Amino acid sequence: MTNRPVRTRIAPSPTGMMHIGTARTALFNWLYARHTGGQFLLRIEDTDRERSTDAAVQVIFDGLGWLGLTSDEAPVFQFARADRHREAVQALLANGQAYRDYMTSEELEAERDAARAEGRVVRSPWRDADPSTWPDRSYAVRLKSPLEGETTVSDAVKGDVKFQNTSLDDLILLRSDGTPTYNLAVVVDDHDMDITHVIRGDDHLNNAARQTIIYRALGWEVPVWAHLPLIHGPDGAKLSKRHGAQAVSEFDDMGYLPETLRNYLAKLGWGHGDDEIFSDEQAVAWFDVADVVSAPARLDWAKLNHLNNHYIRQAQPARLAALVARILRSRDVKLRQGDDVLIERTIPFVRDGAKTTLELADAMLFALKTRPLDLPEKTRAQLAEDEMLGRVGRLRAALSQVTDWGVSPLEEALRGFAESEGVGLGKFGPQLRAILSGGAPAPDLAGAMTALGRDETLGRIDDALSLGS
RNA sequence: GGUCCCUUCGUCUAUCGGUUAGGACGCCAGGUUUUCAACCUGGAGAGAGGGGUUCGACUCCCCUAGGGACUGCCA
Repeated sequence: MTNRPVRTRIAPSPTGMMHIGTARTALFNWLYARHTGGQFLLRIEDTDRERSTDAAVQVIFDGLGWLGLTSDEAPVFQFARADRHREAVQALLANGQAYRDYMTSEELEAERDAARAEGRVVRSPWRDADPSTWPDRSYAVRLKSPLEGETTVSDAVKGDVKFQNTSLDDLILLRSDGTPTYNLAVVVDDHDMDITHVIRGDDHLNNAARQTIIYRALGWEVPVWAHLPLIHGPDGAKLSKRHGAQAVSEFDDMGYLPETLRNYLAKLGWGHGDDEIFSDEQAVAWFDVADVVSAPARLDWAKLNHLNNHYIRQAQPARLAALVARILRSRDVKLRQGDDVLIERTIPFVRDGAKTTLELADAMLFALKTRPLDLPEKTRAQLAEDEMLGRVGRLRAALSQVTDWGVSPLEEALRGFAESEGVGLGKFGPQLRAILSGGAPAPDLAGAMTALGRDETLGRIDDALSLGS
């Protein structure tokens, strides 16, 4: 290989969703480009006109944007390059590396059956036909692949993979309607985009051999191949809908942070010693395609959750508050003025247990309730007893003495109160919790009171006291 | 059927011929405790099977088994 500056790319076809496997491929391409100081590009493979829509293309842009993996140049649209693809085929036809195939679809089908039965590859009788025998009808153009010898795919993750040329059929380059096929278009586009490293799913490993032949037929330098093992579901089968999610947008909807996905996906098939949690900068510094694992990996939700919890705890409260507000609104929770401040203030006290931003939103609900709260039956019964009612009243008085409303002073006040009452926290803590949260999950008492603020805290206690009197 | 890829704890992985086979998540036990988490401590848990090569194999080779991809005038 020459020392061309590294250029990688991902080339998704717009199908309406962005698969998580595509996301990981994008990540690895992006990491490698960054690591080498090269460029990461995007090509939209929109030659299938049936499926390609603007909306589907937008899904890809959105997915990459969300992940923070944007390309360094404007995206290339494959369909728009059809003329250039045809031009390459003409060159191949001209130098005898390709030929016109006049087989009808019926003949092809019969040949395919015969080939399979005989354990060989499809062969066209037109491969060496004399031009004088060409019928007057449309034809497809096939690559004239070598019939003997072997083709080696030097793969950065799989090593040298050898294919006997007898097992490689003559790829169709141009359909009989004149449109270029995928295998031809990829080669031409990757060459024209000056791609040096083709890093993609290993479902393309077989294609790599035949694409190598196209490169050589065209007299072009073959890029470095790196075929990544696919991501499987927890059961080992190819990741699909029944595994919970396969689209990038679904992970967003389920409350995962993009940095979580980046870290998790990077660890799926690649690693750096015992490092589990690392920054983008570290990943860029450490990443090398040569270190990619060659076995397929399974998606593990538990580990994803653990990582997401970590990143939720690292994130800026303001950013999380915006995400939580979005989630709450999507659930038709009506937010009052000032609730955004309340949410942000509450986040530090509830984030430790949140595995997703959805759970973070749930944990927020106690603070968002409006007075008077609906107290649990058990709490109401306890408040009906004089002993408890009196204690809560004295507690209210003690709390109202706290001047610097915050976690430490409140903890101190709580401890001091327990002491003055001659009881343990367990004698009134659960009741106070219920009074403050209305039975909803809530953080520890001092945290909950700090989040609620002095007025709201005292107000909720007053509501409870009035209930008992 | 053919071609190709893959195979270390349940999962993700470390090891690149010599280790008590390490770490993380999960799991179990204990601790902390005002709920749920989080957190702390400890524990169980792996080289698919069989042949070679070698003084010595998880590491190299072969076979078998299992899993996967491709086998389209889809991408």
